[in-house]
Amino acid sequence: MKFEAATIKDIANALGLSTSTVSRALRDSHEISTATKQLVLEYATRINYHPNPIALSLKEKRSRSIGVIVAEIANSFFSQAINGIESVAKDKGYNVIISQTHESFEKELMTLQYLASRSIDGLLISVSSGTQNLEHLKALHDRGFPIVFFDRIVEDLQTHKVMVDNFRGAYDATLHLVNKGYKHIAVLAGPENLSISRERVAGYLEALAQSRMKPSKSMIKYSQFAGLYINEVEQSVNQLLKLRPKPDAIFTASDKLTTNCMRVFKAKGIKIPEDMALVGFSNSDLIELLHPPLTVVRQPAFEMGQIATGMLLQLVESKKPVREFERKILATNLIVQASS
Amino acid sequence: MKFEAATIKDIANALGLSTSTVSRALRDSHEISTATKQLVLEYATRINYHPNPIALSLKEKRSRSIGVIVAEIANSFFSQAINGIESVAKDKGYNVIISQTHESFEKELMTLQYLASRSIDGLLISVSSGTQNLEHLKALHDRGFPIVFFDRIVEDLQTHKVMVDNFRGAYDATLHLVNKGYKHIAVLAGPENLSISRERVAGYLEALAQSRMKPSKSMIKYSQFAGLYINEVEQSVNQLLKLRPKPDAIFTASDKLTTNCMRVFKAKGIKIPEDMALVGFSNSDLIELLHPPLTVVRQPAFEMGQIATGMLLQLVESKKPVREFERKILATNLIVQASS
DNA sequence: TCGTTTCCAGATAACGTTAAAATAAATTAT
DNA sequence: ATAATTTATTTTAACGTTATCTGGAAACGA
Repeated sequence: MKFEAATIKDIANALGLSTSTVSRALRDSHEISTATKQLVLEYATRINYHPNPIALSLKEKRSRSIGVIVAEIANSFFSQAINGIESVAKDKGYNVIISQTHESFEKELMTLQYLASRSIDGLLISVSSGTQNLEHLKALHDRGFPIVFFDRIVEDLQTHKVMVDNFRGAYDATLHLVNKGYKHIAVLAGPENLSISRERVAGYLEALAQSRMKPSKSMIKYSQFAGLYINEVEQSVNQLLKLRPKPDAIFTASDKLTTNCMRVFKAKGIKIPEDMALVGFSNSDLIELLHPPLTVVRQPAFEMGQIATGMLLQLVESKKPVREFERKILATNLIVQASS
Repeated sequence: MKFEAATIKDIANALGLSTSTVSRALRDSHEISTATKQLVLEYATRINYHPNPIALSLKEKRSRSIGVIVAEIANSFFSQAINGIESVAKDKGYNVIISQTHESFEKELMTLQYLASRSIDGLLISVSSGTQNLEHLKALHDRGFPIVFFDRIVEDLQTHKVMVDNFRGAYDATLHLVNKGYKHIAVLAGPENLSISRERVAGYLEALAQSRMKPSKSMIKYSQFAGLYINEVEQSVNQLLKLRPKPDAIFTASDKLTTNCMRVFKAKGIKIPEDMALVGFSNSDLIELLHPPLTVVRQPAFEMGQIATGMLLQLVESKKPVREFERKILATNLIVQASS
């Protein structure tokens, strides 16, 4: 099933001109007479001519599409970020091609291979929780392929990066718990190989240190899939509950960890904040409707998407290789509600 | 900034063969000797050759991309649907290009124009709440361009459609409220021009009728932007609260209407379900964590995305024009919780 | 031995577009 | 009047790929 659209050739044949004349007339070149231009333009409008973007892509060696790789589209943080990405991209005339990893390194690899085999001009990526080996990204990057990292960045690749101040976000959240009088604060973090997990744990530790509370290793739980699967979270919570002294508050370091932790609490009949306080990273827009309304660290996801896309398009459209890279760090926002 | 990838020509030059020989060797044609094939294949692997998808697109007149137009990516229903779309599309080797309308007809028009100017092979669309005029879609459809509607479908275009049984979903929800003993049940619906709004209101009316409750016109509130903006919802709620008898339950007919209605209730100090019961369409995955846990009509969004994509690719890949169109209706799922 | 088939490979054209080179016609300069 | 210049257009080539057509050599049959 196909449908044929008008081409320059159709116009040329109809008007008895050559294709290049038509092409130049359409682009309003000075070397085409006004009469011819008008003739061509009129006819083009009449038959509803639109240049074939694929032919242009082939000629110009650019597709005007950018790829986006995230863990899950159906995650408030990522969908908000994609919203921002789409807004800037459309503005600049770029298509947005979306892929998900579902936190699997293999899927990330395949997707990257697929996207990068020349149908996109650049890539926005927030790496999967399973990503340890970076060869696939390095190889692309070394060939000069434009890549911008957002949220879950990778330290040993020199390119633009956009993230929040993870350390500070975690620090603020933990300090808030300390100030509320909680004495035994645990943390649920994503996988240790992700820098955002390490930074958030570091912020947590710093807040404890400054408050002269000595952190215990057993109070820190890493989750391989960043909380995507509830049983992973349940396991961590079970381990925490067995500790003595028992934690009286938990700081959850990612969106899914936060909501799945709430689910586990609910299933176990643990009351927030009476039995256990909860503060976590989350970009859900329903936090104030939850029971209890959740104290969260919110990331400016939409803005992150916008900034990352701006940076990527700068790389894509730059004539000469870019050597100076930006590292943009946005502020998180602590929204205090009843859960703490 | 660009980077050069290997082409068939590079291989041909390096091995002293013609491009057509290389092309055929790579596609394992029988008219190329085993020795040559091996030579070519080996070299291609070595220099990491990948066929240029854009050149292929030009030749084959297909881009292996499909467009998706939805109101908002950052909406649980749509992001789940996109998840399903992406899963099937990737499986079949198609890119997914995403655009949002933010419920604006103008944006839908522009986006459609942009996408359809030949860079996509087909379109999945859930029309914006502002869509009344269908000329843009009809024009495309008449030219044979493959379109599949999902969720918010359009009745007077003959093509594949996937939706839920909106009538039944609304009927079930309303009947549930009736059975719980509520006497004055109001409804907040999306814009009247969308068939899903009309169907859901019809289901609501039928449930009332069967229960011998006489429906009142003033209990039915349509919202132009399907609840996207909270002030629209607030206005409707205010009007409902002024009615005598005052409604003791509300059925909300879309995701955003449901959550924004909760927000309005919370702001006004209206307790659910004591002051007012609430049942609504929602695909949020946090409903059981809300206060109170919400009784919802859930749509199989992921599945809808999958089915719609399957149908679209069938249209796209069909050799001959398709004349028989499917109309797939999925069941909704009423999840009863404390809000009713 | 000659003609036919089979095997393998190269040449050409095409998808839709545009940049660069070539040409033709008209105008200007000498 | 002729050369030089300008103007307006066409021709060619190219982006990367593949389908179709063409051709040469070896193998086979009569």
